[in-house]
Amino acid sequence: MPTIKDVAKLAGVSIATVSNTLNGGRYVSPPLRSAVLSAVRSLGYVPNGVARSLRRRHTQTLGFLVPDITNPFFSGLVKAVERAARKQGYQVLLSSSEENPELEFDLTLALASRQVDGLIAVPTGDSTEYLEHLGLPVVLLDRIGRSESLDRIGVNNAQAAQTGTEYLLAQGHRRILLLVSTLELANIRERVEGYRRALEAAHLPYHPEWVVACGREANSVEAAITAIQTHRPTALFAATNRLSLIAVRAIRHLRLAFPEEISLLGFDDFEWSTLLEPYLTTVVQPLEAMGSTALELLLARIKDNDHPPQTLLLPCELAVRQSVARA
Amino acid sequence: MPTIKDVAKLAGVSIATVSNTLNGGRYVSPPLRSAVLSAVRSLGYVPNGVARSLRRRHTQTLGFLVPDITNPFFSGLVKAVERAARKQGYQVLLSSSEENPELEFDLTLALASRQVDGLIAVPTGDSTEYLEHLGLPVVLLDRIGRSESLDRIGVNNAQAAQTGTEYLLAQGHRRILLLVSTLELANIRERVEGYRRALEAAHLPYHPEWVVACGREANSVEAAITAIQTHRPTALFAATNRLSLIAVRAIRHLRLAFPEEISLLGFDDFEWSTLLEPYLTTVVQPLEAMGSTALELLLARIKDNDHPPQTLLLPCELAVRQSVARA
DNA sequence: TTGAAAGCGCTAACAC
DNA sequence: GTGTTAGCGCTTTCAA
Repeated sequence: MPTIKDVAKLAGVSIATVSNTLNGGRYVSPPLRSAVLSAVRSLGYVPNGVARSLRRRHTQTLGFLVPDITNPFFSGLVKAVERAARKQGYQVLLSSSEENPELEFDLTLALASRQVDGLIAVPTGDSTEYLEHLGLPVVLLDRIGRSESLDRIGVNNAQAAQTGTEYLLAQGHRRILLLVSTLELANIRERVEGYRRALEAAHLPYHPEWVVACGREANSVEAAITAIQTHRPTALFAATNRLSLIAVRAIRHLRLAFPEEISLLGFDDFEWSTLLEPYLTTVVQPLEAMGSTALELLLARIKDNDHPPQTLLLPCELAVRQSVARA
Repeated sequence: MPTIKDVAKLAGVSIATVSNTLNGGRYVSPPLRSAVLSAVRSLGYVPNGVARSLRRRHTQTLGFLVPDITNPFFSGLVKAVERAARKQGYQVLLSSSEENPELEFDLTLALASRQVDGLIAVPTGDSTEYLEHLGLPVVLLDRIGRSESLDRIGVNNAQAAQTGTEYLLAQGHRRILLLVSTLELANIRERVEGYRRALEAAHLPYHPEWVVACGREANSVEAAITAIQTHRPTALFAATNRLSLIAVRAIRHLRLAFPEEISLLGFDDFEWSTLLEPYLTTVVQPLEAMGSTALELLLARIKDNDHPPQTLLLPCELAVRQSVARA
């Protein structure tokens, strides 16, 4: 690979002139300018970004840590963040922790060592202390835990789940099962809380057994099946996109008429859900806004670290389609 | 952020000793060793990977260029490549070109400038000349075009499509529409060729009009609808996962009994397809093997660039499920 | 067994 | 306007 020296030699100028024509640092006269440019072209010179970063002391790179790149919710977030970052002249370095806290920790260190200028993180769990002492601008996205010292941007989970539940209630449903992955995630606990609040507002009892933990694996459909058989709900509220999948499998396994005998409300929207018929009615999270807002907060923090951390909760919307029938 | 100098000063040793205890370069006596380690801990020192890379002249980083991170086929590939890379001590720098050739080019340059040690690329199209002159080890994955000078690992598309078509034929179908995105992709053309060969082997005529180009956008369902109305097929063969989506929408739009009146065979397997009932019968590509083989070829090329480029074509399998009925 | 110092490729301060 | 040079943080050679 040619270096800036090779270009300078070929163009018959100093390396400073090469650097300046390439970076627009200071005025370079047209003749030298074009000499440099043609030398660059004929050598196929690409500036060494590693050396540049070392010298400039920043990398124009942001780290983005997600739990699972394969989940359409996160890949949608990735797209949103990348687009926003590109617009601001930043690249993003993506790391997928595969929901593994140790791997997450290692990846974070790797990102720090690569000198990313900042980090957007969707942690595997709510334990984010180590992120607070990273000595790096960090914003928490989606799974914002309870850290008060980091910028966070999330969604109003309780509100969203309450709205969803109220919709189900308005359709006449009284026996509503809430399918959750694990109560270990604050996001999920808040969704439970929203569900509870809707019930309470309607003067209906809250049955803890109606909140069924299905685990974090995509293929654990047994818990859902058992719960449906036991509690005979008329509607299912899946608190996560993966859980919509599980719900559908359970409904089919039990050969229930869908949505006539049992309704389904999902959380998180995703393109491939249109394979499902009836089309899934769902609480949709504002992916694009989440990504771009996270980026904004991070850039602001990079520019100036001396302002208090903010927490932004974005609202979700309900997309009414076909999977919820009147009870 | 503390540097190696800070650590050396605090530990009362030279920076060489810090480097050597951290990297195991040469023997360091236990007392100095532990002095260094405790200094590292108390400062929260993380080595500057940028400086390290500049000095070592490699980054232990591989670039991976995909057309769309949001497509489960590619995100599956990403997971496979990342896992394989991690096992070999490499990190991967992911770039998503959003099927945009100019963006692809820019991203590739950015990757080169970041001094990745090698690049795995799934290009947006079949024009890969610029990748050949990048001065960087490159392996082409999935969309391998016709470059003879690069290592390539793909799938036997013609064979796979032929097997799929033969299966449809064996189920008694005679009017089979092949849904494709665009004939611009060699992969797709090969799938068409496999379809043609199966027809030919069965002494059946090949109707070019039965190959319907739906475009690369996910929501262009009109072409499929029109083709179904015009040609009255008993089976659809979707040459791509997105096209399965389109096929399903078209089938529903026309209110055809599925799979009784019209069967569907997909290409590419993906978790979320289980939302579809009947379960999708599909040609499945060996994601894991594709990813790990690509990595192997790339590592071999990085280690020694003096061997002729290889092309590996992996076989696909047919997963028979429920979406194909007997005609 | 350890330290001093050169140098990776670049940018920016300084000199002319 | 342009060239020379110090130095970013690290690894590694050379000296001791």
